[in-house]
Amino acid sequence: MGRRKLVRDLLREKQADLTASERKLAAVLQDGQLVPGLQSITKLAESAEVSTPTIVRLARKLGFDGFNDLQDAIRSDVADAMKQPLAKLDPGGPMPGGDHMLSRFVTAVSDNINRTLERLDTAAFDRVAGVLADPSRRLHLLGGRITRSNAAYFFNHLQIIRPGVTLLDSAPSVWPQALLDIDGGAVLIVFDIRRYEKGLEKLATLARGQGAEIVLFTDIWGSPIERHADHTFRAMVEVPSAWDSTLALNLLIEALIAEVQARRSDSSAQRIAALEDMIGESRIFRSGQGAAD
Amino acid sequence: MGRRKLVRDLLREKQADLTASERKLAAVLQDGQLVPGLQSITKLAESAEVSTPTIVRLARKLGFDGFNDLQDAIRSDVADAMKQPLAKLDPGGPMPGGDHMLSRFVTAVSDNINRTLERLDTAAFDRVAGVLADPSRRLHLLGGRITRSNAAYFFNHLQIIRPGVTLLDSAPSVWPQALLDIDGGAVLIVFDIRRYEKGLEKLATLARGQGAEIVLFTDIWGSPIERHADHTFRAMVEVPSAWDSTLALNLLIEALIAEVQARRSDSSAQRIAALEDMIGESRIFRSGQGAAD
DNA sequence: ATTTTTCTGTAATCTTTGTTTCAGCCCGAT
DNA sequence: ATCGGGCTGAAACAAAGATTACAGAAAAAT
Repeated sequence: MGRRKLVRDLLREKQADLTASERKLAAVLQDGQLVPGLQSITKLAESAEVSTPTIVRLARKLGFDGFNDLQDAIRSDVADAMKQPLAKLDPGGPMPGGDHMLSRFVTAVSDNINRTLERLDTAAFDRVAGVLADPSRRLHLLGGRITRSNAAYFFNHLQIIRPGVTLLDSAPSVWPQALLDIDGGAVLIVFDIRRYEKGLEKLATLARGQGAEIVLFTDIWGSPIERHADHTFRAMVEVPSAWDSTLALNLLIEALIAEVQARRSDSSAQRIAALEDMIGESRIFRSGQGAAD
Repeated sequence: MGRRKLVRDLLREKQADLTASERKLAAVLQDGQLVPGLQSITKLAESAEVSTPTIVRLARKLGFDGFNDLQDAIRSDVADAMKQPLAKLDPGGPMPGGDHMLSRFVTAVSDNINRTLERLDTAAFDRVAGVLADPSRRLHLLGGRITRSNAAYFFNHLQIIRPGVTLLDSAPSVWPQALLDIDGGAVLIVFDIRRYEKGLEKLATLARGQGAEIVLFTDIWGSPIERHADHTFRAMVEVPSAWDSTLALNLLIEALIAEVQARRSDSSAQRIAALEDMIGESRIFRSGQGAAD
């Protein structure tokens, strides 16, 4: 389908054919990057100090049906100009067959990531990173049925970077004990995407009641925990699948890990060195059970 | 003169207070950089699949007089945004756009995914999906220190989709027992990225010796297990961080889940229904332990 | 100076819009 | 099972919108 000409270009091309007041109008449109054309015809007429019929006539001269038609075109042009993807994942698809699962998946994921980031408040991100990097705050991570592995991933890294990190067991029966440790200085990091789990909300509420700070990772539909959360990260999760995708969520997690690591690089370097040592040591332990060498 | 808050920021701030359909609307606005909000209220309502009163209610919640007032604000915001073609990352952010952690991270991740897919053999992907979708094959998942949560994520889904899926414990001491179950028809799915772990290779070798098929997820440098693997997926993992990123790996996992699910949708539907039932039932179990409701 | 042509805005019209009211609905609590 | 509270959209309405027809004004041609 041959793409319609840009309104901007139309204005330039037809400029010669325009009458005085039409030109006045065109100038106003061009000055404002067409945006003034998104007002009502009345307001636009006032801005340009012309009458409304003049506007209709210009629209017709440009080849449109009427003002509404012109405005639709302008809106479409503006929308195109506004969207400049932060990072363009290749949606053309890496493989020729556009309908392969992978291809569709990547398109969806690329979309999810872009949209998630558009919605993200970098200031909030930094604030949370600050909290997570503070070794005086105890961190407790909690995930739902599916998101538990995301929590675990986060936990794996945080635990190496800093002290005082706990992964709450998936069995709700042990949560009450865990609550004992959650007090004023504590931070509860919860993952809750649909289908939202009652138990998570309950625990978050209780933790909140004890003065804990709540960091929530959820989807855009909004977990009920949002109400109690001090910080909320919302990720897009929809993909062409029966399941939701936690990739955008994982991106946030990894970025947070990187940021927290960066903020504590000096102190965590020692921890990591110590860990490497212990891993080395553990070869000795392991040698008894199969991995001989 | 104190500048009015940006509509975009208002949407983010108030998100927690919004109802379901208001959120749907907010999502449409955010996705389109607010531009959809420049249509008439009727058209906008159709785009977002909500009613016009919902739009008015959202406008009021954001602190505007009504839709027209909101639209004026949007038009003004859009006009501002059009003037600066390249201010993409949040101006509220503390640092100039390009060097925020998120920005650099996303660039790297986008790169990783693209390059991972370039290297990927779709035919191999389909072959593996076929194997994983075959209920007669027993599946055993195994991850390393970091990748264990990726294995767990994969496991969570596979287990729901089909029978005969096992997640091998992280403790090497119990692996010998697990090996008893791994025989000719079995499939071992191993995750091994740097730093490659000796134990994983050992287990893979042994499993292979017993006739198991090995599916390996690794990075492009190549785990030593590649030698023994029947299928290898190589993902790019480098990001501006002290840690590697498993996002590209996760993408493959999720795509595989989707594909396997699609191939077994008929039979897995029953499983999922049964699961939903059991989740419903479990409310009864749960009611006794603190989550009194 | 008169006529013709072209341009422009006023006023009347018909359409669409934005707002309000209200009843049904779903969901959670009792 | 029943009740209440909040959410949602259908319908009715007043307000504003866009369009048309027409007449006065300005410029060009004779």
